[in-house]
Amino acid sequence: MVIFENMLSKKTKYGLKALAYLAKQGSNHPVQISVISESENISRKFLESILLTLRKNGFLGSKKGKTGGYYLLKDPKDIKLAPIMRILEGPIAMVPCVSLNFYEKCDDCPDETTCSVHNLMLEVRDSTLQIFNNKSLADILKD
Amino acid sequence: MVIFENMLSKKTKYGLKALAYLAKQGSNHPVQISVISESENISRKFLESILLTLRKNGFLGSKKGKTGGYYLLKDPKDIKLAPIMRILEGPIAMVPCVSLNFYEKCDDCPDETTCSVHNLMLEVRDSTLQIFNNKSLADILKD
DNA sequence: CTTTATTCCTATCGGATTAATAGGAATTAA
DNA sequence: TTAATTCCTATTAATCCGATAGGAATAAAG
Repeated sequence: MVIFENMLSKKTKYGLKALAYLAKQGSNHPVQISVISESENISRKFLESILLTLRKNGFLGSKKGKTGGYYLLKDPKDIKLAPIMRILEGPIAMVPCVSLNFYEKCDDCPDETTCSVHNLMLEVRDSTLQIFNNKSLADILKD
Repeated sequence: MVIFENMLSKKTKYGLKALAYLAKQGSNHPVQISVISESENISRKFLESILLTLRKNGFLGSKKGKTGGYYLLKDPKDIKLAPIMRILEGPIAMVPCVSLNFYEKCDDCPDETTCSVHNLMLEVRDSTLQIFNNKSLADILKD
């Protein structure tokens, strides 16, 4: 039996690790996918698709061809985690009806204001969001 | 494209709603599955399996046969949410390496203490857990 | 003692998602 | 011209979710 079904996806985990790796470099010199993938033990091809996503969403720049690679576009302290999480993992809320950016009404629930689950998950979303909104890439680096 | 992949499962959502329904009754008189499923707009068969799980894990009592049903075993204010979440949803942590009850080492990560993701998810787990540990079934009821 | 209504249990299923893999096109430096 | 890289699209195996099916066991009511 696999226990962790609804965990953080590997996509997000690897994406964060790659961003942290780049942030540690301290320069905006392009780093090749294979360098990151070997250093962080990530499948090269999988990481490739992740970095592509991050680039398309404005978190990374890239240089093509020989001596190409990826680099951060901003100072790590100016890169907040919340938008990264939304791109890689999707909504931060555990339930669509409490999502700020991806709101959807529940099919089964006639009234959100009296729904126990709704109000509980609202609190959870707030506390999680506070972390992701206030923390930057620079804040999570360790040496 | 379906956005909410890693949301709260319907199992958990329905389970919480059912528990809240029973808590609102205020008595320990057995309530039939079909009564709850109709009131809360939940598939009867699906709810059946959820309530069975909750019973097997000590959160509900049941009465079999005609006039049977399910009932709470404790006062709603003495039923904390954390254990319920663990039974229905699984680990509260988003990553096995920060789970208190379901710990697992990551394959890729050589050192947890220097892992950016690890330390970030530790904070998220703490803030979520604080909510689930401190809130009881009684606390999430609305009228 | 028969009927009826319920919980209990196991098995199965379609669809969706995840984590990856494959193969090559486009681009750039040497 | 060659080599090394990013870019792009498609595919896949495994797994999980949400539900459904069918009947066994149990207990109340007549």
